[in-house]
Amino acid sequence: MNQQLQPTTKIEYRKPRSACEKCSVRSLAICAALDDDEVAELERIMTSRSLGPEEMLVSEGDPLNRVFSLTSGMLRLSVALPDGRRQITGFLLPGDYLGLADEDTHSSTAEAIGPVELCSFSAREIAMLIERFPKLKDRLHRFTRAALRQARDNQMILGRLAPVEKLASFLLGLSARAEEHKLPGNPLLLAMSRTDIADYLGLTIETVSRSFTKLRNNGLIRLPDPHLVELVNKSGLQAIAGQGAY
Amino acid sequence: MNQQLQPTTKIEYRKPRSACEKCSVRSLAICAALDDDEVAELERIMTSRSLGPEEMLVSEGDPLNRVFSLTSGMLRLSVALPDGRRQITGFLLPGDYLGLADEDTHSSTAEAIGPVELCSFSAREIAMLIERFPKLKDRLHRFTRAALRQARDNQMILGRLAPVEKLASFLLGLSARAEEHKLPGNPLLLAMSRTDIADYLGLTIETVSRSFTKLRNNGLIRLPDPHLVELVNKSGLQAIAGQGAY
DNA sequence: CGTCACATTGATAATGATCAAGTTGAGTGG
DNA sequence: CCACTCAACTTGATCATTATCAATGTGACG
Repeated sequence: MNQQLQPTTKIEYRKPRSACEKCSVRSLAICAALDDDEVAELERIMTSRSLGPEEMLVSEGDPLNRVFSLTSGMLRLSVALPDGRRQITGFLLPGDYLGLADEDTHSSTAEAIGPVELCSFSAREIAMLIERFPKLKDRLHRFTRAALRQARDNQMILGRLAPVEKLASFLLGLSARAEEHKLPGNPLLLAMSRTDIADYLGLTIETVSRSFTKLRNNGLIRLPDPHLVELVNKSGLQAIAGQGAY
Repeated sequence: MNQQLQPTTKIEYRKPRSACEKCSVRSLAICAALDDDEVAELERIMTSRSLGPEEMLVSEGDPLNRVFSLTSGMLRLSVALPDGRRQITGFLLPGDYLGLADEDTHSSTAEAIGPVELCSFSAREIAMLIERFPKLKDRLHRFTRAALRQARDNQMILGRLAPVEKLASFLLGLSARAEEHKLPGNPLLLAMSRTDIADYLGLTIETVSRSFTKLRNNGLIRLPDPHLVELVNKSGLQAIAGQGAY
């Protein structure tokens, strides 16, 4: 009965041939388009990289030499005006890809929020691999379409929602996305600062803070500490965010 | 010397085999990916369609049965909240494609601004053609990436610019895009209403109107009539829009 | 010429930004 | 272990900006 006594030719506890096979975002990231044999090809051109908190990965306007797939932690994408005003255009979660929008230069700055692990690829080499594996190309384009839909949702949030509505929408969106990425979505951990949230929602930190307080006072969320939000009343939040109740 | 006397077997004034070949956006639209023989395939599955002013083409949430390529006129893309607030996420010009972001439903409402001519395709049929012609797929994805970059620029505009800055940015952007699409970019014809501009920039019509007045009083634009703008001082506009002078 | 929609302009009000304290908690050194 | 410091967040008071409300223009069309 003991399986370990069976012939060794039979694969029982197959050892992963690669780090990719046991990667926590194997089923989420672009590599999910490839089977284990094919992913070995991807791994040959991949290098791992770590970033410390607040470390910059790429800067707006940099030539598109490398692209990245996030495996752990969170990145913020932002663009800045000459006078220092900043707009955060998105937060990347594990499994997300950096470089979707770009043609030959990076269109946003990418910085780590907390410690980050990622896979790094030469843009040239991955372009070649994309041509070899149409499934990979299709997956990247699916990612790009999703990013476009998200960016358009953000336009509504930025242009037409009041501060509390913006915040409710942000919390619901991040929670949903966290769950899609196999991270806890309800007590929701906010890795980013109030300043980041403000620059994402087009507000000041004070207004963000006051909006948190309003949501808490209305019993919609709990805030055990500033970086942990419990979404107590999701449908109430959705109503405020302008999603539900059509 | 008279060319008309030459043998008729020789092609001189080659008659276009298709309407596509003489189309004014032949070199701009998705069909630019295909040569004249290949575009005939596209034409076989294409139907023409006209829209009158303010006519709705698709509504948010509609199943993605058909996709479109704009040949003449302008479309606005918008999303709406239950209470009627509206955000315009983009304006489509001749050569632009409708359906880039969408997976199985339309994510925005599309309406004609003035008279519109477009090519209409079954989403299923064009998907098949896209698989047959990789060049076509690549072009669509290039379009999608460009739309993503534009949507992210819009996030900065909506989140961080003051009203005059928004308007300056809008005018410069539309002018540049008009020129890319072989339309006059400097006296610039604004097909859309002040309401549309307001819903694009996240403002009210009054604020849009006052911002026009400010730009005019500063000598940056002339406004022979409300729908015709002359960009008198482009670099001045760029400075206001937060683009130039880094 | 009258009507109507759209745009502009003006007056007022509300919202969110700015300015200014406090509060909290993590990290440091006495 | 307990002040001290510092950064991040919250809260409060005031101010500026933009939305709202209200006329007033203006041009297209009947």
